[in-house]
Amino acid sequence: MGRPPCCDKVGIKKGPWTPEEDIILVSYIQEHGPGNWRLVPTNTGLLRCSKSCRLRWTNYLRPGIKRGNFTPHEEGMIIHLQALLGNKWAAIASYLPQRTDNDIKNYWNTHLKKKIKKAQSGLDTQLASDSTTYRFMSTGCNERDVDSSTSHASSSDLRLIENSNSIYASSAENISRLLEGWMKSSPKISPQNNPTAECEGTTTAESLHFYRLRVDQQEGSKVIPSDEFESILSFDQNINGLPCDKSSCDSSQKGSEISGNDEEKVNFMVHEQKPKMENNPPLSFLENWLLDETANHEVEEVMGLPSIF
DNA sequence: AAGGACTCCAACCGCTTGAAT
DNA sequence: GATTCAAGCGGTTGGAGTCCT
Repeated sequence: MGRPPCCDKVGIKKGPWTPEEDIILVSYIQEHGPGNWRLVPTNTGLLRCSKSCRLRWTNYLRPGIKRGNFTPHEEGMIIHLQALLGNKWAAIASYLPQRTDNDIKNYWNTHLKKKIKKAQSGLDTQLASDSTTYRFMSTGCNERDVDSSTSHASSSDLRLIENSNSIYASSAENISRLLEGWMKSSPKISPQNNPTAECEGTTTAESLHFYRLRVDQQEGSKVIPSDEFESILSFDQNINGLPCDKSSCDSSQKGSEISGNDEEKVNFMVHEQKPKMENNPPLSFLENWLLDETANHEVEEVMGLPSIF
């Protein structure tokens, strides 16, 4: 037999969390640390399943979470990363440590997707004459939320929507603040809280650079088939030392999954670039790229955002 | 002022992966 | 090796708040 169930489903409470429940959960985690969620409902008396407790913690109560409006910089990074990684919200969130994947996903679905769609409508003509500027918009990750082609938008179209925080959000924020002292004394730093640590000496963007070069070679916006992009990402995971299936991380195998010229390029990446990657500077290539003035200007241009660098 | 439409986001659902037994 | 479940993830939903007519 396998493990015992985390909790019986009978009598499990659903719906919004109350401040009292939050305090109970936070107090428990403050004492025992996050993890072993199976024991949380039992030990706290909360009528929530372990999954609900974990989600509440990771998406709302965890210290260091920034709430409220996204800055233009964050917005630009999300657009960049979404274009590169697709709807890999957890991966995107790892580059925005103060934001949760849920937040980013919601922000994308409620703000950015619409903005891009709006920006794109009626302006496709202009795009046709300028294919490289918008290459970052053209990825091939599964279904795209927005069309790969887009163009300039007026700043009025793209003005940030001002949102006010709810009273309860503020109280939850206060709960989080209570934990700041505990956070500082805790030796554990998760990748979520410290993505740079995970990226140190690694090169997510060696493949991204490859991707950019590749798109540059296209005459217009090019949609890369999802399997190909996945291959690149898997390869990238391998070089990053991230957990991944050994066989799927085999460089040669990855290369062989892509045919023709693509295979050649991936082989180039695998065999020619890898030794170089192992001696990378601490700041990852991706971070450099994300902070790259030129690249970010592209985002700003499309989104009508003010210059942030 | 009313109520219908729209927006936003916390929370849930369902799937996949990997660990525990 | 098979089974079971925890953890993690992306997609979706429900409902409270806001906007519009």
